[in-house]
Amino acid sequence: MNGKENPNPPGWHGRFRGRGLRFTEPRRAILDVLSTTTDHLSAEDIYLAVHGDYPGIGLTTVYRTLELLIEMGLVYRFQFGDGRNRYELIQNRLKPGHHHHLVCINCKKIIDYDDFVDEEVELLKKVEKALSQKYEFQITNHVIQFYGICKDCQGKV
Amino acid sequence: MNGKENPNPPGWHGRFRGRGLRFTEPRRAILDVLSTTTDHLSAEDIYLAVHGDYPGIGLTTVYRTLELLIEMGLVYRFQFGDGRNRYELIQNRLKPGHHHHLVCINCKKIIDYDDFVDEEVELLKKVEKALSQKYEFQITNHVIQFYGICKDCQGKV
DNA sequence: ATTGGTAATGGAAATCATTTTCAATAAGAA
DNA sequence: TTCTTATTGAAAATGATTTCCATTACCAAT
Repeated sequence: MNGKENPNPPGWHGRFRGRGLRFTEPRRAILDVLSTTTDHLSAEDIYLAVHGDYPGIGLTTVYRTLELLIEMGLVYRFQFGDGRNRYELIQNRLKPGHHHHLVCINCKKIIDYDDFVDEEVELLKKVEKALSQKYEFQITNHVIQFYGICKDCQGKV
Repeated sequence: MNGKENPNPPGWHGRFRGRGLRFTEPRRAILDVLSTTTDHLSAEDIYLAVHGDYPGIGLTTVYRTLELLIEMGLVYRFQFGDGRNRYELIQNRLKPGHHHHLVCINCKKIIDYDDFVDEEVELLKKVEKALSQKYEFQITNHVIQFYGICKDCQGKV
């Protein structure tokens, strides 16, 4: 170690300090988990993942931190219909950039895809524009998901 | 009354009998509520709506019936991020046909829109086809939602 | 009509995810 | 060092949904 702080991807430390917040160990640990997985983790998943190295970090802190990360614009929260929220780091080197999801209604597996996302987003932008005018609605986000049966579950159902 | 049964929209009675199921009063009442609202009701909403005329119908029955209606392909279940499931009759004379949703993240209001849905669906079909080949994924359904701030909430936030 | 078998139901209890409460701790500023 | 505020974890509370279980309703075959 050399005095310089761990070069975390997009200067997390600074983003916290900029808001008068502290970049604590639990927060770093949670961000580390999120940035080193391609899965769509639930709060409990994250709690368990972090628990190995930091048994002291409580589930409450995980929930609170996720809430904060969403507010900071670092994390997306998704619902895929299994009754729990799932979280994804917006900037994750292991994942495609802006992507959408395929959700298996049988095994609950989630596939990220970015094929055609450009086209989808292009159309969405156009629709967004028209809708925001017609309904005077200020759109900030969108969700596109496909539900169905994944490869492994076909035939089994 | 004349012996003929109440002409419920798409012969509900028959759809139940066809599966060896009974078209009971709770089921009819729940379908009536769903078919006479443009709202996106939660199980409890439905329970309360039904409760006026049928105080005997329990919340458990509402949940069970909704599950059944989904399985029968009469109802869609949605999640709009407020922590509870919401239900919509697929064929509702008071609503546009296939539509998507605008969700206000402030007041939770939901707007059905069908503008551009044709275009959206057309693109989705194309994407679906490609994705189902690439990922060997059998797509059965999709979700498109826009999140943002509705007219009434603008300025208030 | 009576009987038998299964579908359907309601209420209470259980479950599961998430939030709230609260007292203790840690960190940065003065 | 001291003060103030951010952060935290554990336990309790909450809220939605599910499970259990004993009762009731309905249909089919006598």
